[in-house]
Amino acid sequence: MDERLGLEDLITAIRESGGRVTSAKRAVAATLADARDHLSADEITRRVQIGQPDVSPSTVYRILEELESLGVVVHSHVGHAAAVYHVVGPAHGHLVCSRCGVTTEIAARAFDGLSRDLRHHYGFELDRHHVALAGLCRQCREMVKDL
Amino acid sequence: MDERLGLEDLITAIRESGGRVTSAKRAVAATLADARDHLSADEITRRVQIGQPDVSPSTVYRILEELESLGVVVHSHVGHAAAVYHVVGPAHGHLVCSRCGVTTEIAARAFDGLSRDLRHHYGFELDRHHVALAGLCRQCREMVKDL
DNA sequence: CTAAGTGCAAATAATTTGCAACATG
DNA sequence: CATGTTGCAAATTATTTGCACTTAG
Repeated sequence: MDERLGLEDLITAIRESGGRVTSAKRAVAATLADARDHLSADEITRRVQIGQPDVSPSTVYRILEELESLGVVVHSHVGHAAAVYHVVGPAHGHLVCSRCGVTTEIAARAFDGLSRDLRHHYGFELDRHHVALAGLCRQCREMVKDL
Repeated sequence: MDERLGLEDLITAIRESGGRVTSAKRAVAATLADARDHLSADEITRRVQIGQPDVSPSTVYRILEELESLGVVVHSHVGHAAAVYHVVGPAHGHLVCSRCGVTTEIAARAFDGLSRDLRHHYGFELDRHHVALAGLCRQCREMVKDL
């Protein structure tokens, strides 16, 4: 059900845009493709360095920037913490709990109604790859209720 | 129609939480209350310093943190830029155009359906003060269509 | 009075950049 | 082999913190 772009899709995107496929790019792409959660640049660097200790943070940043500009990776912020990156999947959104920080990915379908309303009332075409909503997850909601 | 909290509401919030009302806090609160757009900590500092040159950036950060913890101010990130702060208003959302950067504020009502769905399907309580959606505004949509 | 708040300077943390060496297509 | 990429170190930017001093309640 979680059908995001895979390693090969990322590599293909790089190649098609005329970029060169290097081992550092392959490692960053593989790390992103394998991750089930959202990773900070620092976490990505650490994971990449397990296999290739010499890949530097700046290279990772540059690669992330390239992947974002290709539209296959996006980043977002939670609170004041470092940016977190992840591969785009089929149209989807994120529910980020303001209390515990957990992110839940939800299906595009959830935005069908909203998307139609926005287009109709504001002429705004919602970008379904970037929807991130803040609020309280079920568990935190109940804990807060108890206070 | 833009009925956000005013200066007095912010001051009252500080006082009720047991905090002391200092001139620096008053200046930051006034700056936020007056602003019609979203301001970075740096912009806020600069504006505050017009009247009180000795207020330091660190003080501004501390005050912003206090106001956020009181729930009367929120911050968000656009891209990799510095955080921007603003006073909370009636439940509302922002439509940010990814192409021209223009932000349109929209009414809470637009999220009624979505909010109900999320609560029902995911047990997620949407925070209506933080909704920010990316996409293409009407004008950019048409320009892109022409390409 | 007395703790909360502040200014300043120094410390962190995240990200960016310059440049010479390197490797892909 | 021409040029996109990289590693490294140094530069920037945003934000935080330690501490002695000030001030609101």
